[in-house]
Amino acid sequence: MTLKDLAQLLGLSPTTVSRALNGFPEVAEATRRRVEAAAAAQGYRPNSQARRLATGRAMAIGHVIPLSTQHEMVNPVFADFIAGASAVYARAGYDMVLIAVADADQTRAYRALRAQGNVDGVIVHGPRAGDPRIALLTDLGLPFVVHGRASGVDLPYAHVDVNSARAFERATRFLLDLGHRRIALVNGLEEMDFALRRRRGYERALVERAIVPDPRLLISGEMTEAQGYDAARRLLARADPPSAFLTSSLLSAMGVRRALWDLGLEMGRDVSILTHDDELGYFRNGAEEPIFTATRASVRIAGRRCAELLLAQIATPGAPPVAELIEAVLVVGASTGPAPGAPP
Amino acid sequence: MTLKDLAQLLGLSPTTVSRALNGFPEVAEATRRRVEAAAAAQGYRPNSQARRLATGRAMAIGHVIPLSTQHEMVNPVFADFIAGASAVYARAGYDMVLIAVADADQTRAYRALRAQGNVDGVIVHGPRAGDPRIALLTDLGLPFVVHGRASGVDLPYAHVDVNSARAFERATRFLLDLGHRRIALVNGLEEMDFALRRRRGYERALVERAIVPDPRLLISGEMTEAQGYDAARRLLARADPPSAFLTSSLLSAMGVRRALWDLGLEMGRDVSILTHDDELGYFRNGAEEPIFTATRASVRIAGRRCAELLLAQIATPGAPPVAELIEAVLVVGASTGPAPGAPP
DNA sequence: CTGTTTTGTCAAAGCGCTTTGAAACGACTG
DNA sequence: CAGTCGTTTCAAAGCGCTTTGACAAAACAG
Repeated sequence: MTLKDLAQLLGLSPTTVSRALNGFPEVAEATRRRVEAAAAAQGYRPNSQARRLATGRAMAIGHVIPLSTQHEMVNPVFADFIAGASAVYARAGYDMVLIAVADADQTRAYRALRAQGNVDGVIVHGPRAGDPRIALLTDLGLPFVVHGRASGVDLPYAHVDVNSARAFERATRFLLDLGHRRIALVNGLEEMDFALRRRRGYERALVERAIVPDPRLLISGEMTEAQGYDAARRLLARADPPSAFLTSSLLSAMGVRRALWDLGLEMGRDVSILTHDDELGYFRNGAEEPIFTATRASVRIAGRRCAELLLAQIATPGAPPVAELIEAVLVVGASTGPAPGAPP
Repeated sequence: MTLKDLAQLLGLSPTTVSRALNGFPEVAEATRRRVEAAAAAQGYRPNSQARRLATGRAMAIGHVIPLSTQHEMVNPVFADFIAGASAVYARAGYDMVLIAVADADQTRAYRALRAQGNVDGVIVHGPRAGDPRIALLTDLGLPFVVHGRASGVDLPYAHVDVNSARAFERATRFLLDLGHRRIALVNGLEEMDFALRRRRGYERALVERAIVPDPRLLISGEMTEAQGYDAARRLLARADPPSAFLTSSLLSAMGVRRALWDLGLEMGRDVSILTHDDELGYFRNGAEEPIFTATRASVRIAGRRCAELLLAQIATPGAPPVAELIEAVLVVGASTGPAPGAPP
């Protein structure tokens, strides 16, 4: 069933049918109703390829997910981000196209996307410091929104990010206030911009209290349960072990917790844990009451906002890029307590 | 830069340029080289919408991910599945389109996909017993591959699944051989077909040894850390607690492990845990040596096979549907041991 | 009742590509 | 050297839609 068929069936021209279905004003109300009824009855759906070619709009948003060859892993927050974004796209009639690209091919991939015109815009995932993709996309004139930020990029660009530095600064202060002086940071890969920011926030809070950050308390790596476990085992075996751990993900926090158990230490009493929590749907930090004290910010909401910003940008090409910073909430759970031996 | 532009530039007709670039034989080798060089120099990329309209092929695969409104969560295995599938699509020049659809709209969504023609085929995720989508898609004539199976569907349909029943049967036998008699099953939501199959395998192994499955040892729910924890706390508080837990996911297993710690029980000695492991990239079961004894089958590989089967099906429309069963491997870790008090 | 506007409809062009059918050109055959 | 054939190229049609510009028909004004 094509537009032409439907038009013929109704004794109308394709023009009128098209206009009727697309809500143009210059079509008689009676005709519109007749057309709509026939379309529904016939189960008519405009062919999207044809429509796209005719309008010049792809009605699709690309998500380019970087696949590092070394650690070829799809970020686990991705699923939740997607869930947030897809609802927005669905409502606006956009498709969501996933494009997994090896790190080395990024530039080529974006150029191809632009030239082939199969997306109207892209979401940039996993930005790094000075990420070249921002300049590239700006140059290509392909609308984009970055999930996160890229330090050292001067150009203005649209992005949605959690205020990581602030969150980790507050988290560190919270631990300092509890009397902790040796606080370990179990961070993500510091190639990633968010990890850098988190570190900066952590260091800022320490310096503010005249504590020199100890590089031996800094761990950086893939945020897994094993990472947290290994880090904690290693650091707690030292002569001057940390009394608190600040971790970048719930998984890492769980790893630290396991290490504490192995060592017969009690979480929240002997050693404190404070983690960042992305509020992943399948991985909650306790139901009512949080298990871990955490800085909390929903990745799903970030996904939604990214999508909304991108669609707005596509709708209004001239507008200046919008940036949005999400403040994390510090929720107190059972994993933190006063540093052992600290004055009350 | 359009095909016409490029043709004009070369003093050739669009026809010839098109054929040269698409590898048709009736073009002189010298001309082809000339065209290819010019295309590369100009950075020419055929507009995908136009190509799609002309060829009638969408060059895209749809992944419809069901979003239950109650527990609106994207399955965490999804990210890994995608990673496996996307590599296949990329190599074949296909796009991957994600379509998140509320449960209620499934039928409408598939019909729309078909009528709009924006995908050449779909992967069906999260099949349930007697899943109506299989009949619907067969009826629509839209090529599809199911990730998993749907009990009670008679039609032949292409699918890739782990032999869950067999895996859980073997896992249960393994525990029985260690002397365990009360074995709890912490399963996924039993609306899902794979959960049903796992249960069947578990029950089969018990019955085989003349043990009547105790319904009080059956837990079914969202596979989270909290689920495992809650289930274990509840069951271990009983007068007749289980001596072993069989869980459907590493997350649940971790929850059970936490409960053991809370109760001062040692994993692998006082209580055993055996879990299924999807080998998610960001969530490994130990680096060299597995932490948990597990039935292991990679979701990523399932994703890859699904994609390959679907592309093959699209390439050869007449062919009968292919099914593929992946056998899980039973890897022995530190989480299992002889049942306490059992004869050696 | 004529002239002007508004309203509703349509034919035709165009989006950028593929593909069909025909034509031009040498090369080969008898 | 005419006739045939294989090779290479092209003009034109078509994919299914949107959109421009024109045109009747109806509504209004003078």
